Amino acid sequence: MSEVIPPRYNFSEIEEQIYQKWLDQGCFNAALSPDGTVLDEERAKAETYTIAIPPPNVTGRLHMGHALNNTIQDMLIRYKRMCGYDALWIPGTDHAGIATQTVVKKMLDQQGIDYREIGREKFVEYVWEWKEKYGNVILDQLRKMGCSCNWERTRFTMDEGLSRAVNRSFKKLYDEGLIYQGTRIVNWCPVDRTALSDDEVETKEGGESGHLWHIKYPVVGAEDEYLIVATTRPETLFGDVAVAVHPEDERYQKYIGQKVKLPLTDREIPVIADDYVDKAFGTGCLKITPAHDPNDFEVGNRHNFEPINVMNEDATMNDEVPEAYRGLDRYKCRREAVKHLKEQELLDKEQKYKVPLGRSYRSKEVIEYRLSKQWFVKMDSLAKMALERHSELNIQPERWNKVYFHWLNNIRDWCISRQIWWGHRIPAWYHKETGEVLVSEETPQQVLDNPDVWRQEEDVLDTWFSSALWPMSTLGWPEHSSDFKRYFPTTTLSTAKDIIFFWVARMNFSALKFEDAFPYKNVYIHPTILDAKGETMSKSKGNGIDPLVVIDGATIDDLKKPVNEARPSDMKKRLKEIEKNFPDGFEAAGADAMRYTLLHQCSTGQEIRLSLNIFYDIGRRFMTKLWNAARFIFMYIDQEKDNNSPEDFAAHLSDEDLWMQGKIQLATNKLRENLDKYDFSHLGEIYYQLIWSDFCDWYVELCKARLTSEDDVQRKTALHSLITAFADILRLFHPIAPFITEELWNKLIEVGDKSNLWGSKRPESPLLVMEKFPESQEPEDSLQAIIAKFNKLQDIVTLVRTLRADYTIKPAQKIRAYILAKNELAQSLLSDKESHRSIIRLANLDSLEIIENESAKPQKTVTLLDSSCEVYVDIHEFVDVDKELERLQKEIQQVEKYIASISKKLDNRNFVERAKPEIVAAERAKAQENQEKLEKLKHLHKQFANF
RNA sequence: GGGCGAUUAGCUCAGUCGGCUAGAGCACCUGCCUUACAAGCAGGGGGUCAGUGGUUCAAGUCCACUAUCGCCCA
Repeated sequence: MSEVIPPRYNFSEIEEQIYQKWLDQGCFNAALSPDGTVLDEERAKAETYTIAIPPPNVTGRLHMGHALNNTIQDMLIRYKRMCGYDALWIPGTDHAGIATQTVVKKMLDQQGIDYREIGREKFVEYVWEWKEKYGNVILDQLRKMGCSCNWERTRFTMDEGLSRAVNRSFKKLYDEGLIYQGTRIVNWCPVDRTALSDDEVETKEGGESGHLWHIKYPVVGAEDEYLIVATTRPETLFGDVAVAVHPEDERYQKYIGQKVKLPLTDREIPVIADDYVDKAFGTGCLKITPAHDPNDFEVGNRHNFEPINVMNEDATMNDEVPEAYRGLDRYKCRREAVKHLKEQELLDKEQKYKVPLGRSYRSKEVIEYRLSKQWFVKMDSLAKMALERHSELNIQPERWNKVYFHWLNNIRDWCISRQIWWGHRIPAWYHKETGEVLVSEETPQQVLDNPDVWRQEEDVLDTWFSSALWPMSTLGWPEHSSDFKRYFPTTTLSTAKDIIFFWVARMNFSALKFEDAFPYKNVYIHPTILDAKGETMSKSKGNGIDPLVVIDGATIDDLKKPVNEARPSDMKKRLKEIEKNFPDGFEAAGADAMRYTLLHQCSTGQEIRLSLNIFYDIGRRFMTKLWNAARFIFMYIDQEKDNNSPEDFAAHLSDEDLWMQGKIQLATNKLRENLDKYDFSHLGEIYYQLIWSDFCDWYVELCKARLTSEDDVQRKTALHSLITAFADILRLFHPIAPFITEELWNKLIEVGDKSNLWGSKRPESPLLVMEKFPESQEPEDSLQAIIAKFNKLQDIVTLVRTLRADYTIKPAQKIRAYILAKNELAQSLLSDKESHRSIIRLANLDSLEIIENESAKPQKTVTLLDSSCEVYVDIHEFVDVDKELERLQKEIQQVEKYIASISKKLDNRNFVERAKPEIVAAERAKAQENQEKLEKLKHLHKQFANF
């Protein structure tokens, strides 16, 4: 057999070459270059379709969530590009302040460099160096996935232009009073020694294991009288300024206004009344520690207490606490304090308790509440604006609107200052003596004139402050550049649900505020990727699936690595599972297989459960199938030496050719419809049905007869129809599986040209990536009729196949059949020579004789009933009378049951009167048809019984 | 405590406006190395649609309650 393409799809060799070809030919470029030069005249006149990529962390490595999200974006971009849009996908990365600072700090640690010693300027230099060296890993991984980003437009949130955008935004918001400074209790990460916004704090459902300590506060001037305070944080008692009780709590009325002695110290503090106190919690006495709890801070303010901060930035105890505790870590201090309380018999009791704890989403360290001066964005008016204009934004799936609303309606001010070095330094300057504050986009003249008396704010901005401007700043904002004018607002944002608040909401009001428009028209929220057990994938659990493993394959040791590193409690079991499931490692599946698998699993639900083997079961199998179908077609085309083809293939197309065209048309309509409404849950199925079932299982099988035909026109027409249908399939499938389709496209054009089989349907573009996506179109009536006829053909074939299987008749055993048409559809099907021949071929029959009435068939046949025909199969040498009786009896019971259910409806007067007439008519027809069928079955049963 | 969502075959999921005997893929069972593909082909079995009640001629679908699970916010 001649081989145009190898029997196995070797994607690892091919993918890189193809990607390079796309790059060389500038396929991913928008119609305009960033400087405004027109690169593509035609597209420059077309509508734009723009996506700004959710910028991954510059420290990041590709994970499955990225893989899914970028598969979706690439699919959309490629689809729209093929539809003729001026498609632009802007890539880039995010400077990820805390995360990057941590990575570089660790690297310096390993080199024995203390980042605090080298100072801010030098440290930031190191970060930049690190970024240049390692910061593009994730973008390279996107290329590996096939992402068709416009790489010349790659942006980084710390780029000069994007930094200018940040300063412009800060200045504008400050001037309008929407940014302010305030001394507040903020979430403080003792590891990274910075404030965090409320959204950056994670809490575990149900709290974490801890204790509730009941501490005795002796009442001053009263022997043996105590107020017992329940607390989860004894170490903060040094910052207590009062003990509060509920004003209506009868137990404590007499103590209000008195003083208690603060344990472990010499201080005395008052007992106050405040209705914030929950009488039912603990003892009903609450210690008030304004510097270490946001609620206590409020209480303290109401009663004019000066907060006492007892901790340093790293959550060690400061000099406000008794000497014995100074410098201790908060937990060490807690243990010491409890020990001493016990010794002094001031501990009433200690009970186990689930403590609600906040942790930094970056360091995972328990958050400390810390009183400090920070910068905030005032949110209420911005949120209101976003809510008012919400009808201009399309969020899909729709239910996420509710989540988004809920957040906007309960919004709190956003703490934007961070006490780290890597990030956009806040453009504010303080006068060292007067305390005057200057906010300016550039260093102000006063500062330049008198640098010694001014100092710039040390803090940097929350990374999300720059991300909030991303869809604008990547297009040149604050300048109204040619890019900005043409591509803003962008079209679509695809992202994960967990950053709806962090990011989506903030982008929305930024763009509304500055440009009076949402930054995109559509927001698609993709499902969350989970492991097979339904748990989120994470490094610490070692249960992640690395997209690169799926694409490139992995040895068994590679597969074990994440588990070995994470050391989960069930580590042994997990390693055994890997050994059992992947004894030889995981064979590479390629980027297309990964993309198709992800998309296939992309339901409308909120989550996708993945295991490594489904990339093989779904994606890899499908690519292999497609490859083999191509191989088959190419093989026959390649054998076609004679290149004198009919001028007009269309005149010679058979019904099956037209049927295939019809199926492609219907699939095109469905695909376009679903893609356009951002419903991706059915795409996998539509492709599977079209390519595997319709094309491979039915159409290719049918074509085989003509491919070996001596009749040149028939043979060539079949080949022509096969390659044009396959070309459409490649066009339709390209957005999901760009590499394999591009590779096959190239070969397809080559063989099609050589054998002159294209007719008027030769593809326009030598590269599939730039080819036109098939158009939506309703099939004409004549085509609908052919599809109906073909459905009937499939029914008949399946009937015979089922019988063959029931009687385990070997494929080599040819059988004769007789067929009686009962209606026009069957009549038209059988009168068609080709269809007749097709049934014989697909059902593996010796002959199929058309008869006018039942008496024309041999005596001993098995009868198969269909709504429009009767098939008599002559298998007398195999017939088992008992078995046949059983088969018929089973069918009789089924039909009887069905008739009963219909009768029940029809006997119900309400149904007949109230249901829509067409529904009633349909039920009547079904009843009639099945009644006839039943009689026939009974008749057959009787016949067999008499055998 | 407040909010969002889910529950359909062994598993993962479809099921539109309420109207065919509730579908698909995987897994399973049976037969087949049929000249593209055994990583394949053909066929088959398998479901009290979480439960209860309601609306309706008709409920997997709409409403209410209950149970279980997941996520988000405090």
